[in-house]
Amino acid sequence: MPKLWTETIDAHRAAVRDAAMNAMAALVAQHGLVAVTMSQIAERAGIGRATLYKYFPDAQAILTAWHERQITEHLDQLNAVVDPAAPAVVRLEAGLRAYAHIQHHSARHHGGELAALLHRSEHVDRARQRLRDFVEQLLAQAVRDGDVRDDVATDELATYCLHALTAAGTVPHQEAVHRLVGVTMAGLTAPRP
Amino acid sequence: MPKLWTETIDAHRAAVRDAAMNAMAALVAQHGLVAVTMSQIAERAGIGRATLYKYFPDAQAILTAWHERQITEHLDQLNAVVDPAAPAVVRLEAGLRAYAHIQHHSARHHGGELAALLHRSEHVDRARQRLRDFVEQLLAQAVRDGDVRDDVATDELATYCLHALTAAGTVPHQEAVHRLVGVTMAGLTAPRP
DNA sequence: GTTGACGTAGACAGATTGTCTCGATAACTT
DNA sequence: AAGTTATCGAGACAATCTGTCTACGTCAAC
Repeated sequence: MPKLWTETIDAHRAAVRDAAMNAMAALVAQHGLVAVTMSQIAERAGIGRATLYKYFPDAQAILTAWHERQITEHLDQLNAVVDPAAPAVVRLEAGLRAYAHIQHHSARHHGGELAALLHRSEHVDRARQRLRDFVEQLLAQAVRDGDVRDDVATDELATYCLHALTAAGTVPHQEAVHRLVGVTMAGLTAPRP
Repeated sequence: MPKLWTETIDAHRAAVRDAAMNAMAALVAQHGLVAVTMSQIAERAGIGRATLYKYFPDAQAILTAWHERQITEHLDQLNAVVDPAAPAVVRLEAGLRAYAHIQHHSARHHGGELAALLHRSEHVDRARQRLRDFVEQLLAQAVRDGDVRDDVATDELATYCLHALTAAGTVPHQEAVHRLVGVTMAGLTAPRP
């Protein structure tokens, strides 16, 4: 008797995948990355080992899937927060602020190693590229409005923002997150002559 | 017959530790974090498994030691680059530039996951705290000279700098690293009224 | 009701883990 | 040079993990 079932096969498969990824994140937060085994993940997820192998070939694949899922959720949250009718620089600030809060929450929820890995090199990561594109679009609009510097390419500015705001994971409280967003945006303003 | 020997026991122990940490870094870059075993590390390091267990209790401990060693080397490089006789803001920029170059190099040398982990949450990491203190001292001096904003605490600014400059790991060439340092320092200037 | 997919305990061979032994080797001390 | 101390590491050991497979009960889709 399988331990995880929902009403449709597709929903069931998604639930099993989520259970495996959540188990992975919990075990990594608890034991660190190099001590996690497929046996532990299956047990923590409440599924059989053979079932886990049907969904993921190995633990590294689960980590990759977890990473992409987190980034996709973050992107959804950013989209929800940005008011399309607002001026570009307001949208930019709202987006960056939301991202900083996500970083702040992630570091506490998942522990340092996973939070760091959420931010890894993205030439292997399509979800992270979408996140960067999202921020780059906000920046491009704010550049057109003259609110953001135009002497540096927007893709570089987007990378700068995303990296700078991961600092939100290590600051102790919300006020510091707000200040961090301010400092990050200060980097985006046009340089004085 | 041991495979690794140097002239003194202390030097030998250091060599064995380095060999194990280097093997760890190489295997992680090659296979990802969750697929690395103590057997592989020992083989790659050229030492026996029992010997490896004499130096490190598990793979996670090797990763932690590697991380601390890298940060210590980075701090040494930063100290070498900063001219104590120069003005504070010049020292600050030199330090930040050097750190950006280190990030740029690290990401290429070690691969994304290890580079990301070099930057993880530091409430478990003494070496990283020393790095932050170093940058914070440079900032404090520049604040006194009026070259850096004083409305945000220097420890927060230091955290911002270190995180922002990890973006250097993902930009394609040196010119972008230079611009990134400029954008990061723009965030440090006093806000316009 | 039928079909196909899913889950899973257990089996299997191979690999890894963590600890231990003990002989060979090397550094240190005298 | 000789004696002492420390290190190395292959192999052994029991336990665990890996990756694949089987067979059968269960469940969703049709």
